[in-house]
Amino acid sequence: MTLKQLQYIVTVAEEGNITSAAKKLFIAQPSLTAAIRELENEYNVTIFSRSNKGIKLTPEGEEFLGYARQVLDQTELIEERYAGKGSGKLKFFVSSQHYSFAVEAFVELLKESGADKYEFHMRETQTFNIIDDVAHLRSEIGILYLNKFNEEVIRKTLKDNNLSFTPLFKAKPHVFIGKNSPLAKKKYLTLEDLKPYPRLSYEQGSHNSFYFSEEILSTVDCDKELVVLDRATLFNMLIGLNGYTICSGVINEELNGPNIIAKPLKVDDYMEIGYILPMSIRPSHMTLEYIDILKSLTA
Amino acid sequence: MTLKQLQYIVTVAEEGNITSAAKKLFIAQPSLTAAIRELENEYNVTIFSRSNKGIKLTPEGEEFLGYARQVLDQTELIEERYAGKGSGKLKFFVSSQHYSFAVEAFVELLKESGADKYEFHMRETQTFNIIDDVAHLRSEIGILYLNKFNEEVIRKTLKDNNLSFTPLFKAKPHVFIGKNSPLAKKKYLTLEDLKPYPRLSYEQGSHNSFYFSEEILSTVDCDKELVVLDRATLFNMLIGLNGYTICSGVINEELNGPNIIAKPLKVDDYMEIGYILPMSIRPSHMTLEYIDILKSLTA
DNA sequence: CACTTACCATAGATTAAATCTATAGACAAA
DNA sequence: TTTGTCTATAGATTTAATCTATGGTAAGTG
Repeated sequence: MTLKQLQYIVTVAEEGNITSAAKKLFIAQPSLTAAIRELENEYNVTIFSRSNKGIKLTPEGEEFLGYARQVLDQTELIEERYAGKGSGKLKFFVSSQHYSFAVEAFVELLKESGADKYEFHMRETQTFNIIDDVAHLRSEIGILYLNKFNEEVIRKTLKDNNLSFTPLFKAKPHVFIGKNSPLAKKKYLTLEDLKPYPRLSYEQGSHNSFYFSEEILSTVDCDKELVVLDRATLFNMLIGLNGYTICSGVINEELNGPNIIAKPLKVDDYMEIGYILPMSIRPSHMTLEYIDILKSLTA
Repeated sequence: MTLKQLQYIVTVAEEGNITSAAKKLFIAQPSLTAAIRELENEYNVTIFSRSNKGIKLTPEGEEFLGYARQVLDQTELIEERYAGKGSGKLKFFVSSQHYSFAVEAFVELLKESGADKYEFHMRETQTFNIIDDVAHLRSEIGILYLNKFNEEVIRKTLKDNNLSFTPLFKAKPHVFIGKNSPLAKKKYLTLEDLKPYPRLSYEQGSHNSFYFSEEILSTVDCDKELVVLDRATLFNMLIGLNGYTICSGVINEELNGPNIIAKPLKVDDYMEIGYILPMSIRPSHMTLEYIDILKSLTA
């Protein structure tokens, strides 16, 4: 098996016939025929059924192709990172839960290091994808939280995937409410206090949906539940309906404007926010710099 | 970049010097030197620092090697599956939460298809790993549940990873208690009923730890909590301490003996148990057969 | 029904690449 | 200084990849 052979079968499958695939690959048709045949013989599989009208993937071939694509996906990471395909940019990927400090650190990093030389990706996503991205080196660093309920599970998962977790800071859950809410006078809030009011959460397109549903306490029952699509709408409803939303309390308050206030929530829970790194590779210079900025922002 | 080159650098890194790596790889030392150099030139990286006393990985090289290993891990799946390395066995992998019906179906499949020809792996693990295993084709099928709290998150994750979910059946949560427990007279139980009694959960080695912590309701507070290592111990404690344990109610009651009984738990929750498959590949014959057995067992 | 067209397969030549042997060079230890 | 242990280089050799040319098959066409 060679990478070429894998690329070849993927192209052939896409094109539906060997002749045009050969053109696309800038090789002669017999070469392609031979390459495929060799692969099929090596593993004793029939990937394509040939006819004079073209080729067709066999069921076995479909399966094989799945594996082939997995390999090629992984090689693309090397190509992208080291061959600098796509305008020679160096790339930097972060996967994170939705924390404004992570975004701020990102912006800071961008400023520090000659913007147009790099391609930055900030992936705000959920825990699973963060771990997956970092484990498979699609992102070089991930940011997530542990609390007493998820800690064991997450730590084991990290260990299984050969990832390290380094804590940055601990946060207590906060509640965002409108400044005129009846709850605004209280110093802190309990779950009991919140019961009469509607709970708000939001989805923002397909990207950071479930941001709140990954938050702690999301499984606690609640009588009035509102899900909105737009962040601004959410804040309007916080004010208009005396609603509330629970979050980590690490979201930059400036972003929310003067009408929204945060109150600590009195629950027996904490969030330990930190970053994860793959133990199999050394963090890049960029990554180390990003960690420095994270630390300075969260100190 | 070729797969050979990647294998070479991994071996060289392991051996610490090119000469002995070449021996291990059954090639001449200059060939290996040339192959590495070519790779380094292609991506303009310095993977090893050479000296007359051997080689040493550079920081850059460590990083590169991480990517290389990811590619090779993926190719190994092809080798294992198609080249039948390791005694020519066909392999079949299932990743599942801890459900006895999944194990039973597994055993059934084994019986049906000439036992000594296959190598079966039953990976009882947690949701993340199930999804990850199937997404990266380490397992051809995964079994997990959805409930109203995890459904959105899981479905989105499945979609992101190009996996399909097919429901098998719905289950209500059950409580396992000793047959002499004061709760044994009741037809069904509420969370309120359970409050005075100790909650039990177990870890079984490193394998299906967190099985219960992935169960629904695991985050509901509880005053008396016991974690044991052994399943038999858990059942002893269920009886001796009038403890309880919450589970999906799909665990085969026969396994538990006559002293343990299951009672439905009255909560507004359900579990939809089903299987996940990668959409990128066609399920193998074995997989389809396994699904058939699953269906017949859970009908 | 010939004739063309659009495929894939095969054969043998050709080119490119991988690998080999032999040897040089650098450095540390004896 | 000599020996042993590395990696690097040069040039020959083998292996593998790719090429051109051609054959065969089935479907479409006048």
